[in-house]
Amino acid sequence: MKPSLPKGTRDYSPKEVYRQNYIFATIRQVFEKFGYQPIETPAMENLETLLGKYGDEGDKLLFKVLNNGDYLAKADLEALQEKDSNRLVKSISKRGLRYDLTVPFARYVVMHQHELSFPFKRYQIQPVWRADRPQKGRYQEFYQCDADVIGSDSLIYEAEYVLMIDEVFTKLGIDVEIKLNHRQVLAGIAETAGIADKMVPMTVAIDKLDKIGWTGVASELRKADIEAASIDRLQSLYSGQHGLDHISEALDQSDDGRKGVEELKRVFDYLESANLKQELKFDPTLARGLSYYTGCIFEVKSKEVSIGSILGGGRYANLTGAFGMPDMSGVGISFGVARIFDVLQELDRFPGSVDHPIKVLLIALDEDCHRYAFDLLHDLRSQEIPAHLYPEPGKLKKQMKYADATEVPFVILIGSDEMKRKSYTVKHMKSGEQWDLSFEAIIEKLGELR
RNA sequence: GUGGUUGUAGCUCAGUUGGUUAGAGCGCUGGAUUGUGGUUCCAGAGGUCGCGGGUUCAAAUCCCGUCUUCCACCCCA
Repeated sequence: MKPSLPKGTRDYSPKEVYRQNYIFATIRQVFEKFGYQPIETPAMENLETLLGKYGDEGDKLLFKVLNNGDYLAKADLEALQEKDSNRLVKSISKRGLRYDLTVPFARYVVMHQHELSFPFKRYQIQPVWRADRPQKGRYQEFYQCDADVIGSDSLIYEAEYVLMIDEVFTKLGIDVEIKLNHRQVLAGIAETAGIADKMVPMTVAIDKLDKIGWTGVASELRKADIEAASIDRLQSLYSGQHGLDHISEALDQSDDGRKGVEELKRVFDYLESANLKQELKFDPTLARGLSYYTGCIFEVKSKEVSIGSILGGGRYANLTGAFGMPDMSGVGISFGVARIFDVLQELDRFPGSVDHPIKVLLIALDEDCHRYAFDLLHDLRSQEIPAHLYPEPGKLKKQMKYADATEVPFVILIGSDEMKRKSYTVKHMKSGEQWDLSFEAIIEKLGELR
């Protein structure tokens, strides 16, 4: 059998795992500093938990898990006959793989509400699965790092998320643009343009503005049965400056619009003295897809690598409503680790120190030295120095080649002479420098160099 | 899900209008060099040509199907 991987998935070799862990650690550190606590939820959820939460498009992208046992015995044969896949699925699959971390979190909050104190701030770092067609930066399995707070509608959290985003990407050394918008600003725009009932197709079209320009957007809008007068009004709203003040004036007649603008102004006000390192921008064309966002929405894009958004998020007024717990406002963000990984990889911006935790390789020249080196190995490890010994003595060239190939920073050579003198030849592979050092001196040397 | 694209050695890729035994570079193994890797030289190993079917005297090459890759759309991290 020829080994292969399901499409849209990938293996992580040691180097990639170290690098991914570095991203996790950076994000986790910031999450914890801001007072978020970790939870984990199962890879599988009941299908009814997931269905209907992500819109029709989302439902199509859910991985369904086939029921165990003789699933055909209980299958809806009528649906099978009529080739009605949706109806058939219900009879042969009751579970699915999680599509994101937000909906499982909502389910978690409702189930654990009596043991939680609100507002509850949690973070979660786990893989999610989407049956999407793969492309660059688009996988069927990928990790998300989510932070959400539920049980408060305070806008300090929106501001806090901007600070967290700013800190994480600055620490990772990625130049990004943090885009901020508000669902009610979009509603206000739709209302002002006289198409309050067509807000969703409007936002879908407007979202593509920088990609397809006004002619493209206008033709999309026409396809959505939006009248020419409304399209003209939208165009004048979006022409010229996109500043918050400009929009604020334009939406003066809309309750939604005023509310959205006011909230955004509050968030910017909280951030006034924050001294952000990354670019933060109000972007009235931003329209995050997920149907449950109701307030502020976030998106982050790399300024240097074109790979789609590397973070998304927003506020949802009633996420737990579907699980019978109404009026719980939540807001959260989600880092797309696979894409962040690809950005760092492309820019070659992983710090060298994340790659090589095995610090030293012992090389012995004959059987006696090899036996001796095994004890020395133990001494090094007891000093918390990650070390390993080439499995057999002999051929120096072969062992050195192994050291080179595995990118181990240091090599210690042990021959009969070294063994007698209890002083060893230590070589720094990168520079080629070598020294004759006692055990104590080695510990010191390995500490100061890498 | 729609349209396109890609697949030949471990990696990157050649391979003519269909025609003997499918090539190169890098890497790998051994040697030159029995206490020194990344340089050089020599030798060697390594291939169901993605998979399945069809056309043909003959298929890596043409046709169909399928899987995979990447791209555009849809949507998204």
